[in-house]
Amino acid sequence: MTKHTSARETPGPASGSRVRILAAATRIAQAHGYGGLNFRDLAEAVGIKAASIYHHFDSKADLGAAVARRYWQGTADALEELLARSPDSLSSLHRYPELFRKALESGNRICLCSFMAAETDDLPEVVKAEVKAFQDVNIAWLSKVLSAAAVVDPAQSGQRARAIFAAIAGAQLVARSHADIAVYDALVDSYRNAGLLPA
Amino acid sequence: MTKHTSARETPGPASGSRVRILAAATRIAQAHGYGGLNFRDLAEAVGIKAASIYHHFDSKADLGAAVARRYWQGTADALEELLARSPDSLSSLHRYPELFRKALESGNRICLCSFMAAETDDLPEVVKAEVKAFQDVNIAWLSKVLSAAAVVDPAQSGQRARAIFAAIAGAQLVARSHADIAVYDALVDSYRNAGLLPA
DNA sequence: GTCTATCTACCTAACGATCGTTAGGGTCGA
DNA sequence: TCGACCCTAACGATCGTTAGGTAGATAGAC
Repeated sequence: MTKHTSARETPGPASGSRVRILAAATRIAQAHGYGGLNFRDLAEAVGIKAASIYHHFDSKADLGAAVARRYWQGTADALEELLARSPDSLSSLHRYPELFRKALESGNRICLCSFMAAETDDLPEVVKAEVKAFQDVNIAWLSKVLSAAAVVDPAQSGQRARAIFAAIAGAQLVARSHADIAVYDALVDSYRNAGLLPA
Repeated sequence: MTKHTSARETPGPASGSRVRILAAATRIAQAHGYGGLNFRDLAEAVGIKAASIYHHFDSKADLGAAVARRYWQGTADALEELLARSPDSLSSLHRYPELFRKALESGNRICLCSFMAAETDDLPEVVKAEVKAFQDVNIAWLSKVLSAAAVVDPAQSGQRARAIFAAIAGAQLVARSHADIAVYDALVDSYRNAGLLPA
């Protein structure tokens, strides 16, 4: 059994086209942001024409929200799987940075929602809500795992979770600007040496 | 004596208009990025017409580079001043997060170069160079201060400097998406509690 | 079995808005 | 008179979006 498909919440056909559009849009938005995502380039990446996207999504805002929703749902699944596959909480926490490393591995991209967080002012409300959901998923997971691993006092696990999330996002950003994944690894190491992440 | 004006490196008139354009462009780019910065909105903010900007800058790339250059020079000046005004290295390090807090105070903006770092793929080469200079300025200052304050082993001060810089950038990003400056303060506190920043 | 109606998934073509940019002209102080 | 400074007007490109049409699969009626 591989990753289960999350229930769709938006109307529309369940064809593979929709998923292919979402996947391509995700990759583009991870490199160019919501503002840098345009229908013509996206359509070309999928192998269709720009107007055809409207058969699957009502508008760019609708597409953006669907992309961000699929993104945090995929992350939620990956976090669950990480927890299930790890021998204990501490080792799953240790592997948390790997999830964000993947974006950098894939063409020096960053987390979709980090980019979108920067674009907050220009984001439709529906998209902003999904970006927030992504943060909530990450912080809730980190908070739970930090408590379980007894890394910090349970009363402070929420704050520490936020700090780890923010620091990882920043590391990704800096590493991207250097186009060097080694910078990311070094930053994660530094976080461990400094005590932000358990060694 | 207030802040000295850094020597300009680009040709053009030395009028106040140029500075006013740069200041307005900085504010816009801190909220909407390089891609979200456009000549018509910028001109309106300054009180002139879009075409008039070309009397001061050759192109958008030239403008963007000038904006980023002015930004890191201003930061370099502020860091120098911070060091001069502080009783010791440790207290100037303690006040470092205040510099990045200012952007959030000013209309929930973020560091210009954090936004631009996300936009790396769509940035002209001249702009990218100035963004890198901003990082270098910050990391060099932090590294120097960390060594002087004996917070970390001098051999590791560069790495720790990078980690602090990245973490602060991430905190700013997360705080902005919440449109809540208290989130930033809480994150900085967490960094101190965790040991990333000296308590 | 075949005709017909419907639906999915895509297309071409174009709309109005907005983008960076340019040409060319006016105004005013040195 | 000349250059600094700003203007109007427009260029071609690109943006999200819409109208309207076509090929193929499907399903129900006869």
